[in-house]
Amino acid sequence: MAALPPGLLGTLDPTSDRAVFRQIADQLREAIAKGRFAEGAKLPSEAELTDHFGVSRMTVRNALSILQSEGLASAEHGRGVFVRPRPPVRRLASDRFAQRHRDQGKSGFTVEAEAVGSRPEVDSLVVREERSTPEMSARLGSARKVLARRRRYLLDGKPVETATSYLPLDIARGTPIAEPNPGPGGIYARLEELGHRLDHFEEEVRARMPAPDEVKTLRLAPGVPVIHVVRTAFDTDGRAVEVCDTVMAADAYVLAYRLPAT
Amino acid sequence: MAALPPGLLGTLDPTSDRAVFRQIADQLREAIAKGRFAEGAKLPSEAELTDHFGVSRMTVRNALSILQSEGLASAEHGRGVFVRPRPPVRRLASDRFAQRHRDQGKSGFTVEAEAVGSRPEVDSLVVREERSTPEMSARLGSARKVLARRRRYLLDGKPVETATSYLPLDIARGTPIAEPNPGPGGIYARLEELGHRLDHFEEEVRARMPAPDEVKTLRLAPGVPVIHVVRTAFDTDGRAVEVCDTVMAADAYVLAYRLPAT
DNA sequence: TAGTGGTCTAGACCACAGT
DNA sequence: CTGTGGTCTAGACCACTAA
Repeated sequence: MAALPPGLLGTLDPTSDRAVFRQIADQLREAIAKGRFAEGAKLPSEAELTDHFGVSRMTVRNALSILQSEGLASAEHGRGVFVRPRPPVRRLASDRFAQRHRDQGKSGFTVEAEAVGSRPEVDSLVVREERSTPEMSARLGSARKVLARRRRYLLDGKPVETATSYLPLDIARGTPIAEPNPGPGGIYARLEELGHRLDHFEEEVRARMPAPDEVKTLRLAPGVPVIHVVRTAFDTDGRAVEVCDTVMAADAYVLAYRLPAT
Repeated sequence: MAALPPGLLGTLDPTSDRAVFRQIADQLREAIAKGRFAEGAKLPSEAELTDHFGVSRMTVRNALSILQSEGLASAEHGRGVFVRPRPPVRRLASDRFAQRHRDQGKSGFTVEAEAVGSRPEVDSLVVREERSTPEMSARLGSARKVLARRRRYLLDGKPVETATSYLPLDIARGTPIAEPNPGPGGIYARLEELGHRLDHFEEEVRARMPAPDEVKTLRLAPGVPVIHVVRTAFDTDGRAVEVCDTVMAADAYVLAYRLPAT
């Protein structure tokens, strides 16, 4: 095993109160920030680091796990630990639910993905009737049962978002909305055809660390949070006609909003 | 040391492929989800878990560190590991920059905090002129130098948000905006008095894990992401008159937005 | 096959909280 | 003082990757 190039990383300060593994993490973080390790580049192996700093392997692993929890690096079994590249982000514009986007034949996700040269996919499509939760009843105005449409969105094979739409049965049952493929323009186009003119949407945005099943479904690297968006669609009568619960890989999204000043 | 109450946690499956520390984490996570450990309750100590599962201490610590990285638990040195309580969240309404909020004497943060019975504080107020970054120049329409106003917001002593406003010098220099206290209604009220009628705001929302300095400034527990919001204020001439860069503790915020359907 | 990270053990000493 | 978590060592064996 070759030694580390001199000057790539510094040395420890034995007089410091700061724990050794934190000092090592600091050095690696700084080296990444300074560009000494490019995006996607391999960091020194655990063996090289134990050698360089003269510490035990657990100490080095502790340091590396810090970088991973910060989202700066990710380990690949048998290959090494790499500086995590920032994936292309999907920008959700503030006019993403404007009428004109519904008039096209394809769904917003598909149109948008193809516009930036990505290959869009939708899978895990489940459509079924479910009992409503108290929270959903509150948002939809108390319906006992709801139609749930679950799906997962992928860009170039990478999962980026899961979404579940909930609709009151008195609106959706027996309509194309209850079909796996609701047709051109998606369920919002169908809602309008059914006489529910859409007026506006309300979104609630949160961020948190993913649950284990979300890590799996979205294939999230360590240190990547999720953005949790709950969107309610209102028709021109002021009725909530759909609630969409969305979980997005935070490293793949930027949400844009426009706020009135008056 | 007393043994764990029987039935509180299950046993390991030695035939499982799943790593032991993950199985232990799973059991604790499930017990928390089922309410066997309430919010704020103390989890079994490392020694008790070591004993119960018959594994080494590092294995138990590994399991506990998973729960912490998920934001489910937090360790307190010398006391134990506790189920993390969810702090009260601050909800940012979609009309938070409406005219009527500026007409009041106090800042939005103060008014809102007092409305829900919390004690608001603002500290680390720094106001100074800085060189503009390329990104800021792009957003503000290329100004070489900008006025930067940095501050940190606290609720009941807990830091929840840091914010930095950037304004072009030709607008802000020599005005109350360059003073530590810009007066009633904040800098938006002053901008309007200076002839910059506000038209709308654009926000970009991201989520990520905090950098070490953000962990410190916001006193973030492990497993808590930050919400990063960059807001640009536009006047009725279409000019960007302010950019506000905000970092929020994600466990303390829900952002609400209203989107047009037309 | 050699190099990598993943898991696990069985200790040690330290710092902090509460009695 | 006891019990707690924080740090660190020096090993071991395993699973995965790539040559």
